Amino acid sequence: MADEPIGPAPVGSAPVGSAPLGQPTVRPTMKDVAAAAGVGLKTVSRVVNGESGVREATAQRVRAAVAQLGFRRNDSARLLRQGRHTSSVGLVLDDVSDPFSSLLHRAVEEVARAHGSLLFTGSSAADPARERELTLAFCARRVDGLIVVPTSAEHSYLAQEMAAGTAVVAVDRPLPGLAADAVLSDNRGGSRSGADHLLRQGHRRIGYLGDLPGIFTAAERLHGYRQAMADAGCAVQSHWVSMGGPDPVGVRLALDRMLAGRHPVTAVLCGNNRTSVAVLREWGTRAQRPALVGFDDFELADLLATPVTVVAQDPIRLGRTAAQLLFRRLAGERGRPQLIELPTRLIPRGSGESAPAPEPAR
Amino acid sequence: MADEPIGPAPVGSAPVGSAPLGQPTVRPTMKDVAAAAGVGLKTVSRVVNGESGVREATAQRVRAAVAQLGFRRNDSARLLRQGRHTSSVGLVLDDVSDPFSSLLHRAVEEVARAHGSLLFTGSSAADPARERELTLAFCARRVDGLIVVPTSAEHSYLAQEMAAGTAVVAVDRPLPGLAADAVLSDNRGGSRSGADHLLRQGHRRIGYLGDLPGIFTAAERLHGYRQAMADAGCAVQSHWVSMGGPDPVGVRLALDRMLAGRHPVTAVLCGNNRTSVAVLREWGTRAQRPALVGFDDFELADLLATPVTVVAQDPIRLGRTAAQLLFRRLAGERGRPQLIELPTRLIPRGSGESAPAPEPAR
DNA sequence: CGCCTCTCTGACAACGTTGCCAGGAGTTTA
DNA sequence: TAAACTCCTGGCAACGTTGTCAGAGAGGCG
Repeated sequence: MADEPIGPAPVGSAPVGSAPLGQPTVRPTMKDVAAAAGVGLKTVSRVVNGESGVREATAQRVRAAVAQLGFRRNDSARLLRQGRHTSSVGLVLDDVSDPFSSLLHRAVEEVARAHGSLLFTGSSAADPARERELTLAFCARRVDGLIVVPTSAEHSYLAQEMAAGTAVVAVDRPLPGLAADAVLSDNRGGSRSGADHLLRQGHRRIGYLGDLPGIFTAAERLHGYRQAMADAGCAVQSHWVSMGGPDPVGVRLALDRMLAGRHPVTAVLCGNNRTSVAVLREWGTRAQRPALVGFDDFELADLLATPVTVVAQDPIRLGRTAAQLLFRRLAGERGRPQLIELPTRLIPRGSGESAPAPEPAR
Repeated sequence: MADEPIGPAPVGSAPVGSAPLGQPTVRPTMKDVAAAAGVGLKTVSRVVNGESGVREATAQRVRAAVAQLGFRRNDSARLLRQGRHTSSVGLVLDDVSDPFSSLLHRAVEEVARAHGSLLFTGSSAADPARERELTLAFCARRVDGLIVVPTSAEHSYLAQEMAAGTAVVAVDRPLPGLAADAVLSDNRGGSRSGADHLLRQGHRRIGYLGDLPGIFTAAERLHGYRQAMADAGCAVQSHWVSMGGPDPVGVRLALDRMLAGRHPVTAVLCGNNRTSVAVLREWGTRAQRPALVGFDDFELADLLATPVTVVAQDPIRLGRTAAQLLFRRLAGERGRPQLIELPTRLIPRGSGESAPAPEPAR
């Protein structure tokens, strides 16, 4: 009782200079500001929030104290007190560093900003557990709404959040079984238009290199390819289709299979841009270079040795549309869940415009 | 009261049917859970937080009520109550959709995740006002720390936040005048090595296309270029240097100037990858194609018609290092602010390995 | 001078959670 | 049998803010 305690001085009434570097002094609260300005707590609140009904002289004193103490309103406390609205939304992406995701991210950010909302973003890394963890962390912070690029798993846990009043919009992939809005690309139609483009150049043996079939977009795009081939009367041989994702080794082996034998494919359609790039790298090592159309545009596709023909999605528009939809819901718009499908666009650049080589003489 | 409700059972005690879609029923609180489980509020808290000292049978009842009501702990309230630690950090980038930024973002995200922290991210769009707004929004949410890619403006407002205990780490650019850690690339050295590379190929008239000189990295890289040229005894003519940023029109005009006259440049060094790309696009429209070395790597640089030689930074490592530094500070590490400079790496790919064309006969 | 209105201000409760403490039931020890 | 101890449980205050309400003056009006 008589001895002075050893160790850091107590926070709060700490003697001056006790702030070594990093986490010293405690943040001043409105109470501190009130004391410094010689006014009541509520008056500080009023000034800080720009409410009317405070005499200018008083307000000045408060503002001076705010500036002097470096006061910043604690939004957690504010939001807790106010209840409902937290002016924040969450965004769950596959991977924030993926170009598709990051463009979508930026678009959502702009819309959120325009609505005065803070945006929380995270990467699920295509891992359902991680997606869930992120989503629930956002919900624990009481975001007003969520925009999710769903992984391939169950999403029943989202139902509870939705029931609790969190608006949810799915983007790029739907949330089957949940009454959530969804904004998707026209994956089937886009894939189909890519295949049609190759068919129009005279190709008949067209391979398809897609992503893992559990992924919604991969399945849809495969479907579009098959439809186009069927409508053109081209039977698809089983080794023409590979759904192994963009792994370079897998792509190499798949190309080996497609290009072997007496009826090698003369063109390939790629289900996503990473696969397109993997095929391009293979081009560098092979004599046989099938024509190529890729799904999903990518930067510099036009500056490559052979510029790449793509079926372009519009990630910015996807993100913007999803965010606008979310904010309309948050503004109170009721009604059945919407499904919005955005068009794709074929951009011919060269890699898909070559005719098939003539049949080799037997 | 007489009619049976249609649809899902009510959450909380809200009247059935008051939930059209979106923001209906209130979230249940621990109080609701306690009532449902027939226990005290504090017992719910204990169970939810996995504290010991609750009989298993009681805990089960609580867990059942939690599941049935869809309770999620309100982290805002929790953090408010607990004071200090919010287990969250903020990241302010130029633009989340920029490849450099988004890779850095992902790296920071991984470190934050490993430390159990939530990450808030936003784009300043290189606008000081917007950076400030974002930063203060993060501080209002009481992030434990901030990682900032600073814009070119004053940052005195950060001093107050730092004094209040928010740890700050600058990345990519320093925060002059603030006692904050910083993680930078070796911009001068990298730029210098790029220029040296061109000098070794025999180039003597080397142009420099940089970013706006107000940007720290742009100034540093220009300095590296000038040093290399000076050390090689090459006087830099004023029209060889253009600090207009990556705007395509500006790049075209700058190239016009550099390539005109009797002593056109035979090579250019680009201060960032967007400028490199702009130069590449110019290549497509010109007969004169100076050799090119770009600062900052970019995807597919190796697959272009002429693969591009670059001085590569490592955005992932920048982000990871900055985040690790931040979390060390949050863990209590004291000591003077550190300045960490990460090396760059020259990657020769072709565009910078051609010798200058012989002097044209007069 | 009394009454009313108007302006400005502050006290108080509450948001949902957790830390501290106390109390009751059951068991062991003196 | 009382005391001491353990185990489990709940009450209460407090985090920092805002909404509600009431009170203190000042000024106007009959």
